[in-house]
Parts: sequence; structure tokens; C-alpha cells
Amino acid sequence: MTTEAAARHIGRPRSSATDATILEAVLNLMGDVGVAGVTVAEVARRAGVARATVYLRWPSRAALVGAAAKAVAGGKPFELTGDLERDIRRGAAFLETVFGAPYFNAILPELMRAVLADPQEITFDDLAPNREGLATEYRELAATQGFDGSIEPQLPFDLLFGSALAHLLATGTGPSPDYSRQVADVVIAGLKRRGP
Amino acid sequence: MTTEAAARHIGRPRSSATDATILEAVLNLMGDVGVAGVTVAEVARRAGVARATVYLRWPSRAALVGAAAKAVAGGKPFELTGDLERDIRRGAAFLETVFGAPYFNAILPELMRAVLADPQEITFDDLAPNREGLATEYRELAATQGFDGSIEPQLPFDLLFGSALAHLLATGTGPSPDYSRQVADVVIAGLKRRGP
Amino acid sequence: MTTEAAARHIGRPRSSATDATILEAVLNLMGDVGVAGVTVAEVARRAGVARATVYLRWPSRAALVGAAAKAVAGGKPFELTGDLERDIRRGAAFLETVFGAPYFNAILPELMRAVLADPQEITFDDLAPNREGLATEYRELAATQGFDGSIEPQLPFDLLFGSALAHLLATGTGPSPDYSRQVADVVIAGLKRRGP
Amino acid sequence: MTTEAAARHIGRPRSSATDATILEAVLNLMGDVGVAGVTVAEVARRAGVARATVYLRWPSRAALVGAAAKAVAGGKPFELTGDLERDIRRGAAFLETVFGAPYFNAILPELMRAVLADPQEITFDDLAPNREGLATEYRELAATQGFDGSIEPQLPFDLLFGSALAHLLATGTGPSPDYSRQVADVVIAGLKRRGP
DNA sequence: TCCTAACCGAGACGGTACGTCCCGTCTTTCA
DNA sequence: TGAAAGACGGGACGTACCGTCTCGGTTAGGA
Repeated sequence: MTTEAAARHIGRPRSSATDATILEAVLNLMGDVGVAGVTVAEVARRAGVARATVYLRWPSRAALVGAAAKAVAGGKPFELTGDLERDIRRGAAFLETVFGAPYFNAILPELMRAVLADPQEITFDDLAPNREGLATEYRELAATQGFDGSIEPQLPFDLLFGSALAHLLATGTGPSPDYSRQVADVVIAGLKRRGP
Repeated sequence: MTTEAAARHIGRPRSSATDATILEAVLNLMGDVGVAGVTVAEVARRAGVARATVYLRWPSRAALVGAAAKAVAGGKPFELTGDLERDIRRGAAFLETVFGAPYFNAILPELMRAVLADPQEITFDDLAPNREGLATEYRELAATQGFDGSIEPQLPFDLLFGSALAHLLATGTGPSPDYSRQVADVVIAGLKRRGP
Repeated sequence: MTTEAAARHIGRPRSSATDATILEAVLNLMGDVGVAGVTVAEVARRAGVARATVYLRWPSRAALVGAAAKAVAGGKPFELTGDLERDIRRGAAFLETVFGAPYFNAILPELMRAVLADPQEITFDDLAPNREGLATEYRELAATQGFDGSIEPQLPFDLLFGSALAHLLATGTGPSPDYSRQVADVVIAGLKRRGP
Repeated sequence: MTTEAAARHIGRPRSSATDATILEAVLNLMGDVGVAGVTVAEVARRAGVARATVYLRWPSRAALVGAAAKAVAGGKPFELTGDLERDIRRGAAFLETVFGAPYFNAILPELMRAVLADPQEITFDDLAPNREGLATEYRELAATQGFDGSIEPQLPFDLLFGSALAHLLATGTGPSPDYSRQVADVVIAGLKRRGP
């Protein structure tokens, strides 16, 4: 949990490196044996660290796994340009990348669990900040760019994200470029206000 | 677990009622304490059954939880009528029901884990048999009913299912009727062949 | 277990051969895996019999094992001739045979347990009827055959039996002929009235 | 179990008090419910210790029970003085004490099992170190102290030990002082070299 | 010869203990 | 002081047996 903003100093680089080493070990292990197979002892072993050292940084196995999942999935929104059609296409392409990442389908159930947990451990916006970003853009720009303004503004993102997820569940792999393009086509066509 | 085509048994036959009692206990427990809180001992206690009896039917806690999840989520496809537009609308409404079911968001991560597990414990088609049903229908009827036949035939279902899932993740509850209707509208509009 | 005075039965009588088959299986198994390793299921398997069949004859595992132990160890006293010296030598030789029997050291701890159990399951006299036989003889004949009549009459047997037992415990095998002879010599010499 | 020569440990050292507490709990329990009634869970409960802590020290229930039995029965040889007749009398008196100890007849079958087990869990010399001690003494001193040097040197101890054991088995209690004295008398008389 | 109680194989079932594994905390030694 | 090592309390897991119980089917008398 050492903030990366501590990097400024030459004083104590070791501690923050350990964080990363541990999280990486978690991800490796998750890929090898699944979330359920991740044990603190094995994580420590792979990171070359004592079990106690892990507990100095995260209070529990769940927090550790959550942090690893968040590290791999969060914080990388695609850029919004102000052109809705373009942004929807970029979004589809971006999700294609995310869903195709290594570890991703090992981590996904853990992310779901954390998002749906009671109390919630991660918000969906932590994972997919652009849901709100795209919604805001849609709310503001739909009318002026020929889109149907009466539509729930989060819906475009949900269609993109959800179809990628459904594809992953059904086939075991993320969406193909072709599939992503078709999704974007259908979503855009479906949202465009029909002719005069 | 007890096959209804109960082939000539020797020995005392399994009580088929017990299967259901146990699964029900799992679901109750899942609702009370979450998937992680489910223990075989407590399941057995609630079902009024010995722990060993549970293990006669399912080889591990994971299999038991998976079976319970499957029992609550699977096997209930919506009926396909042959009218694509109608079936898409029915699908959206059906998913609204499924995603709004009690236990559902406690069970969902478990289902995802089982589907994405290696080896796969449940197939997505076990859970959502209509993905293929609707795909087949779309493949055969799209052209004659004014839909774009060049589209990946599973895509309509993925858009419906995925948006509901995204909505659940983002808001914590299943899609509202209004949201479902809008999804169906957009998907249908997006798939219809444009032009003169 | 089947009383041969088979009280007026109606229905199919128990096969008395089965009793023996089962006990033999117990002894075999005891030899192979020790008393602790004897399970009713394995006994039944080796006897080619259903587990329930075993329980029709003996009420518990303990009773079964006890019966097997008793069957192998009991009921074979050596003959008393009325000549004390001769009988002591015969006793030593007899014990040499008993302690050298196959199974014997697998069964011995079980016999001890049964004898020392509270409540007692077998009496020592069941196992070694000659302890009292020889004591009676000693009590009656010691004086007239030159033995010390003030000695506890069970002591001769205890010395014979006990030394054989100690030898078994220390070396893992029953007493050798030579050892037995020496024991008899020492006991006889020790008991003989000294002096003119 | 904790070696007193505690080689430079890293990590938290085992509490040596815990060893004793656990063994004491085993002995108490053995006295209350017999060897068969000893469960690791109940031992741990009585010792105020986690079940896993017991398994850190002994690999199985059998080993634990064996260790407790050994602790109560072994390691307390009587002192040898170099005077054979005196040592035989002391030995008889010592065995009288040992066989009269509380728990002893609950523990005895367990000891026999451990000694006769394959592989052997305890050697007889662990329990009765003076068998060899007295044998050595006899071998060296018999001739000079008027004893028969052609006798198997372990035989004196076997006669003492064995008769006490036989007495316990037959009567349920250890040898009385009178019985012990008679045993010593007979053994000594039996071993003495007869006159010219 | 047929009836019928008992036998017998097979295996489900309620229990209980085992030995293993892991968690999160703690106590020690070493650098 | 922090990290390594590992003991410890706690608790769930999956396995193995026990002794009981139901099944289906067989078998040896007595009527």
C-alpha cells in the first residue's frame, strides 16, 4: 500500500519495490491456480518475502487479492474526444484489449465478487471510469451529434462492456476485432436518431 | 444428482428429496452469509443431513456451490417464438427477471468463476441456453425479417445479457423495466437493415 | 457365535461356515495391518461377505476383534500330569509354542486390552486356564514332591508365562527352546526346598 | 519433544511447557475414558491448545498416545549397585512400584502395541532400560558372586518383569510386596550355583 | 410345493475423528 | 527497526470408519 508518490526519494526504494513484487506474485499465482488457489504462504514464497511482510502491507488475503485485481484492471480509461461515434468505437476497441489481457479471466470473478460484495470493496467506476465519462458526454452531446437524447446515458457503455463480457463468458476469450467492430456498429446505429 | 431414469439399483437408493434439501440449504446460506461463508458443515446442519451425505453427492465444496448456483440460474430459458423482434424484447424482459432474482448477485461471481475455471465447471450455455437458441433463430430468420444478416448471430443475445450484467455491476441491482425496454429498442434498431 | 444347539429356527439358518471365514479374515488382516488397521469393511471384503452379515453375528468391531483374538489364543491348555517338575517343563514348552504362533504378537496387545479393560472383556483364565490348574496342583502336591509349600501357588505359572512375554517384548519373537529350558530349570531350582 | 539443547533457532521457539501440558492431558484423558476414548480434539481442549499445535509435535494420534505412555512408564531405571542379589531384590521392589502406578493398566496395552508394532514405535529398552543393565551386570559378576554363569543373562530381569506382568493380567493389580519378595527369593535361589 | 422368515450383497445415511491446510496473530533471532 | 522464520489459536476441508437402515433378491426349512 506504499504510495508510488514516495518514489521521489532515494532514501527507501526497497519497500515500494516489495509491494510490486508481492502483487506480481499474486497475479502469477492467480494465473497458475486460480483465485481460490492463492494462499498468502505461496505468495510470500514466490515473492521471496516473509508471510508477515505481506500482512504488514495488506490486512488480509482478501485485501491482497483485491489490490492485485485492481492493479491489473483499473486506472486505464480510454481517452474521450468529444466525438460520440468515435468514442464508442474507441471504447469497443479498448475493451477488446482489456478483455484480452493475460490473467484477465482468472481475475474477473474476483473483481465481480469485490464489486458485488456487501459491503462493496471496489466500485464499478474504479474499474471502468469511462462508464460515467461516456455517460456525461452522451448526456451533453447526444442531441447535437444526431443521437437519441431520450436514452439512458450509461446505456452505450453498458452495451459495449456487457457484450464483451458475455463474449468472454461464452467463448473463454475476449472479443475479436471483428466482433468489437460489429458491436460498435450496432450500438451506434441503434442510438442514432432515425431520419426526419 | 439422482438420475430420474433410476437404472436398476442394488443397495439402498439415494433419497432424491435430499438432493433438493441440500441445494436449498446452500442457497439460503449463500443469501445469509455470502458464497465465502458457505461451509459444508453448516449446509449439512441446515439440511438436517450428515456431512458425509453431502460428499456422497458432490465431491467438494466448490462443486456443491456450483451446483446450487446452476440450479438457481440455469434451466429456465425463455420461449422463442420465431418473431425476432418479439423474441429480443422477451429476452430483455426475461433477463430483467433473472437479474432481479433473490441471491442473484451473491451467486453471480460464483457462476463466473465456474464458467471461467480451468477446467470449465459449467458452460455458459448451461446458464443461458438461449444464447445459442437466439443465435440459430437469427441466423435463419434475420434476412426475411429485415435484420442485417451479416452480423455475428450471437451478438443480439450478448448485447441484451451484457448490458443487464453491466447494469447490475454498476448499480448493484438488476435492470429496471425501463432500462430493459430501451436496451431492446436500441438493439433492434441497431440490427435492422437500413436504407430504402 | 451361532449356537450349535440351534433353537427351533424358522426361516433360513445362518451358515456356520461363514462365522469361521470371517474370523479367519480378521486374523489375516490383523497380521497384515495390525489391530488398529482392521476395519469391518475390509474384513467383509476378504471374507467375501457383506458388512451387514458381520454385524448380524457380532455387535461391534470390538466384539469381532475380541472374538478373533479369543479364538486364536484360548482353549488350548497343556495337559497336567501330576508330576510338578514335569508339568513346569511342559508348561514352558507349551508357552514357547503359543508365543511363537503366527499372528501372536499382532493379537497380544488386543488381548491385554481386553483383559485389562474396564469392564473386563476376557479374563486371564480364559486365555491361560492352566494358571489356576497349575496353582491347584502346586498347592496340593508341592510338599510331597519336594517343593516349597509356602510359595504363592500361582507364582510358578507367572514366572513361566511372564518370562516368555518379556522375551517377546524385548526381542520381538517368542522364547527359543533353549531359553524355555533355562527358564524351567531356574524356576524348578528356585522352588525346590533346600537343605538336607 | 523440544530438544533441550535448543540449537540456534530462528523463528518463534516452541513452548516447552506446552509439551508437558499436552502429555498430561493425554494421561488424564486416558485415565478417564481409556486409550480408545482419547481424541486429539479433546486432548487439545483439556490442554488449552489448538489441535494443530498438537500435530506440530506428534505426527498422529498414535504417536501422541505412545509418547504419553512412554513418558509415564519409561526413563526411570532403578539404580544398580554391583551386588547381584541386592539388585534383583531392588528390581522386584521397583517393578512393584511401576506396576502399581495410576494409569498403568490403562497404558500397558498401548505400550505393548507400540513395542510390538511394525515398525516398532518404542523399544522395550526405552521402557525398561535395566533389562540390559542387569544383563550386563549378570554377565560380568555372576561367576564371582556364586550365580550360574551359563544362564542367559537377560533371564533374571525377564522373570521379575514377566511375573509382575502376569500378576497384573491375572488379578488386575500390580504385585503385592509379599509376592514381589517371593519372586525375588525364587529367582535368586534358582540362579545360585548349587553346592559342590 | 409353496410360504415365509431369515439370510445376504449392496450401498445410503447420521455420526464422529482424523490429519491437512490455511488464516491472521504472535514471538523470537538476525542484520 | 524491520524482515525472516515459524509457533500458535482457530476453523474448514475432504477422507475414512462405525453402526444402522433400507433396498432387492435368494434360500432353507415347515406347512
